[in-house]
Amino acid sequence: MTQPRTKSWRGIHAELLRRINEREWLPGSIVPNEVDLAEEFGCARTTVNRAMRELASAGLLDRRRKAGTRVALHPISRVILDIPIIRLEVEQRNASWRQSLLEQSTCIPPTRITSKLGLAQNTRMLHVRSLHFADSHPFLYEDRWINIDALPDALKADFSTTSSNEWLIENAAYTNGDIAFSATNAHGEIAELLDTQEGAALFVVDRITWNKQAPITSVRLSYAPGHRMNTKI
Amino acid sequence: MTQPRTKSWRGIHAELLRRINEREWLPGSIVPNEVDLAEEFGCARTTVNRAMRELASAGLLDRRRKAGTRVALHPISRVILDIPIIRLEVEQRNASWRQSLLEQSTCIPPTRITSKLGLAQNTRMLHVRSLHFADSHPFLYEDRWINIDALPDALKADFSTTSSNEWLIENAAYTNGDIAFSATNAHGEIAELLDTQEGAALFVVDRITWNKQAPITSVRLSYAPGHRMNTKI
DNA sequence: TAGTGGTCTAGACCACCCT
DNA sequence: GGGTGGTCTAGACCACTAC
Repeated sequence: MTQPRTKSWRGIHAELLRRINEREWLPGSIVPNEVDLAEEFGCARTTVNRAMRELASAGLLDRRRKAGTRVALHPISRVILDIPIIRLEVEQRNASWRQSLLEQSTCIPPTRITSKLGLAQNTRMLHVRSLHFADSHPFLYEDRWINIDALPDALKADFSTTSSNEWLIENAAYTNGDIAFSATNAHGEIAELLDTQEGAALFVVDRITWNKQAPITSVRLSYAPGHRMNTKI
Repeated sequence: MTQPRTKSWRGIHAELLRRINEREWLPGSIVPNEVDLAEEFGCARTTVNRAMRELASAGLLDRRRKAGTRVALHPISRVILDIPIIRLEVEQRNASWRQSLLEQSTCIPPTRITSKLGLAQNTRMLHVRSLHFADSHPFLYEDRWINIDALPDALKADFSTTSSNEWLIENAAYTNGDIAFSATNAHGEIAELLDTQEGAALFVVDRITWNKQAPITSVRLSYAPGHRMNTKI
């Protein structure tokens, strides 16, 4: 058992976490202020501040100037998901990654795409569809629209060698985005591509990214049946 | 547009972020060390450190002692999901929450449960099943197993008034856990409870929590069809 | 072994906002 | 108004690790 020394911010963090977990400090109750805790632990206020700031950003403490610090009433579990490049995701499963490019063309997308991105309905976009494999099994189906105005270089890219997923991460900066996770039934072409039966439940990730105000791309990833996205709390 | 002053850590954070986003600092390249940046910005090294630490924890920088700081090659998108209490999740959708308790009994769980929790196969556990409603529509089906040895008080709780979800958050500390998201087809009782047809795709969350080494609970939440879990990047 | 980030200190001023 | 957290400073020592 590695025991952080009490005077380090990690040690103080651990001690405060213990008091919260073991209900020594009750949910909703106010906790001593930084100055008092610094005195108790015999360290500088900055050090206590660091420990408490981490706990607050983890959702375990509510801090407000003047009002002081309280133990959060509803300690939200804050889950951190690391979303890697698809190729790495496959390789982390000790499988070899391969991609089959199904389409790379310029056309006008359905209005649900343009409206979500805030583009005019008749905007031409780059449509890229591909199937990713783990070893020889279909892993996921990627259906992507790229905003040509923001990324004219995308027209010159060859997504059969580098996946569009990887190309974008390397060539397109983004400042913010939305992600949604959901489930859907496999139908028609998608069921066929993923080599599964009609109606199978698929785990789906929808992602839209912007660079400041400019929309970059909208993508839907449909994973083969049985896929699980795991993480730790 | 609020412009953080350059000398604050937020200002420096924003400026460094800009240099990364606009490819002024290329992926994989080394960036100036803290002392030099502090001089450039005319501030203390601590302030630069704060800014760079945030960028590193967001996955945009790789920092190593002696080796220096580099722009991350694969800026992993780190998604933060806040998982609230089910009641709050429903209320955030401007719906009224209601729960129907289907089962609250002590019995021996399937081995897939005990083995995941690391308990003996014949361990008796508390089985709680309930259906959560948003307004009058089924919202999700909760199937939970609680470790009685770790939480004897759970036997005395009445989960028809307070949901087991909420009771646990208020009464059971946990130090770590696993979460998995996946998709599955609705079958039999679950389809019926969620008022959907056989085979509908359901978004599923599996969660297991421990307090140190002691398993606390294992739960599966099956959301009604169409559910989306959204977040920002 | 030397350069870099990691952390701690003691003190200071400020922004916020509860009372 | 005044107490609390938020931040910055200048300096120091330490831990890690590439060289």
